[in-house]
Amino acid sequence: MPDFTAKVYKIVKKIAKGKVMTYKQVASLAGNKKAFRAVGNALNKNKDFHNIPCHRVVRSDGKVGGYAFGNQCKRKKLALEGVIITKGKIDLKQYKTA
DNA sequence: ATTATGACCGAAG
DNA sequence: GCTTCGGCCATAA
Repeated sequence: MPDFTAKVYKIVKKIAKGKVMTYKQVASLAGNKKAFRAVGNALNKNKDFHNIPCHRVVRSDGKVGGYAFGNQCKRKKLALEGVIITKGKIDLKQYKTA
């Protein structure tokens, strides 16, 4: 798989339970802070989704963002891990991984 | 090489 | 607050 995608997976795998990371952050850690779009693209068509907590990746605004299995499924998983979503948004100050 | 796509971001209306 | 637009990037065809 492409190098960039591999980096993205590696980073997303490191996100702790009950925590989230923005696409922007992941892109930055992957080497290109402007590739946040490519990050979402990679996670969308990724085949290792059962090996990666891709539901812990959210938008910079705090919105959940998208999900291959459905937006509601993503929120559900986050809720089960302790992430409370208010008005469809996440409190990044509290859950965002530094 | 060029075009089209997408789980985005930021600014503007 | 929400919608629209332009810009950005990696991937696939």
